[in-house]
Amino acid sequence: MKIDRSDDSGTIDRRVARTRAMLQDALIALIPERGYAALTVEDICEKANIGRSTFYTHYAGKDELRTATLEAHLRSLTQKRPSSSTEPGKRLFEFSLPMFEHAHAFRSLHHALLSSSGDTIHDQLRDRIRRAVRSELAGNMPAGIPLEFAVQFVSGAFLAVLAWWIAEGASLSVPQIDELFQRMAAEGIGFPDVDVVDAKPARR
Amino acid sequence: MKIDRSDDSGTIDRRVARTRAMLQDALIALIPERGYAALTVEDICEKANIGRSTFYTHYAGKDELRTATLEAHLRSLTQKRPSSSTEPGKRLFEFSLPMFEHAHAFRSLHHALLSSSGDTIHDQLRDRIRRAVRSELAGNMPAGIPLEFAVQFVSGAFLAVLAWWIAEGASLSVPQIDELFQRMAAEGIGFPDVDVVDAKPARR
DNA sequence: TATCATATTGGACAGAATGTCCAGAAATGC
DNA sequence: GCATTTCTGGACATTCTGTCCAATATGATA
Repeated sequence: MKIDRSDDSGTIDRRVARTRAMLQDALIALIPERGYAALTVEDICEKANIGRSTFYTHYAGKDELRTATLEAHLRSLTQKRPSSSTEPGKRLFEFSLPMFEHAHAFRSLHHALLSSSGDTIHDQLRDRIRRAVRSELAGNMPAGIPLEFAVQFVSGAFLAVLAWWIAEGASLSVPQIDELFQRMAAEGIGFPDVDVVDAKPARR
Repeated sequence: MKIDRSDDSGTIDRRVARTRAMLQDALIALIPERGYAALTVEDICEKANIGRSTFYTHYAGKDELRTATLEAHLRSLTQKRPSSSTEPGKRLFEFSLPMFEHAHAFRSLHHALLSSSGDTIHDQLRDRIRRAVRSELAGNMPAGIPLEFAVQFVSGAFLAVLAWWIAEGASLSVPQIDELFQRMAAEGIGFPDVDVVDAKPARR
């Protein structure tokens, strides 16, 4: 899979293209080794064989390089959407399969990008939520759904909902938001007009 | 609601308690203003009226203070679990309501803790996922579920699942993980033995 | 209250990393 | 080939970190 690195329309000089590619590749190579946070601009430049002063003529800092690099990778996802083999109507979401595929293809990169270093605020919260979910789910899972999968699914959904609810000023009341969450976790989206494969009858 | 700040059993000296409380309060006060990442140890000490050298006799660094502060707040959640008013059997998860309540009570803190600064790797990914989910969900939502709620729920679940799947070495194949995700998003957990209020018949 | 133990303080210090600047060297586009 | 642009490496000021110390202040205890 080719990565489209065209940042602006007028980036033609081979030297710029080469420099940016070297830096982005160096970043990608370095992240799995030592984690993003631990990297310094000098580390990246050394790996890329680029002068440190050159770095700053292209990116304002480490974060901007990361943004550009990630953007270049994700661009390929957004572009190719031929909605290939799956017949419409059978699937709820179209985005997930290409995303899973991309993540699998660039496994080590995604691993490095997504792996929580464990020392974030989110990580700390996430851990607690996960424990709570796991203890409630353990023991009685529907057949065919791995426990840990469900734990991740539910805790991820919960945290996202919680963050959104708080950020939006908590316009919904506590019982309201809780009921919504409970309902969605139990029933899912459940589009009226979508035939969900044939998993429904399996639920006895 | 009182916050339990007892870190170890033998922390009795009022000076220690006072210093740590000042530092934790300063952190909490500062995070909403400028965001956690932008804070320096000196900022926190200045706000708390604590000497910077004193800081290091209590915490190894900014992150340790954050961990302790968050831990102190979350402790109150784990402790009180009288599983109060709700009859058992009607709800899937017991953890969510207390958590929503705590988040609402400490709204500004949670807002500061959860609000993504927007400059994280996760944030960048999250944004893209959200857009994809939103565009697929918009227009045909079941009655009673706000679109944005569903967007947050699904995208949060997806990202958590994706991160877990990659971190675990992708033992499930791409079609397997995708089918699991699709099924869970569509149907939810759907415990066989749980009476989900009365929302099911509402799905025509 | 007197005394001891412990905590806090401010300042100094070295080290790491950032971001800026410049003049010379090298490569590119035309 | 020549003008233009980019790369380079070194120097520089700045910020933040983490450690150390002697002087001082405060809580614990009898």
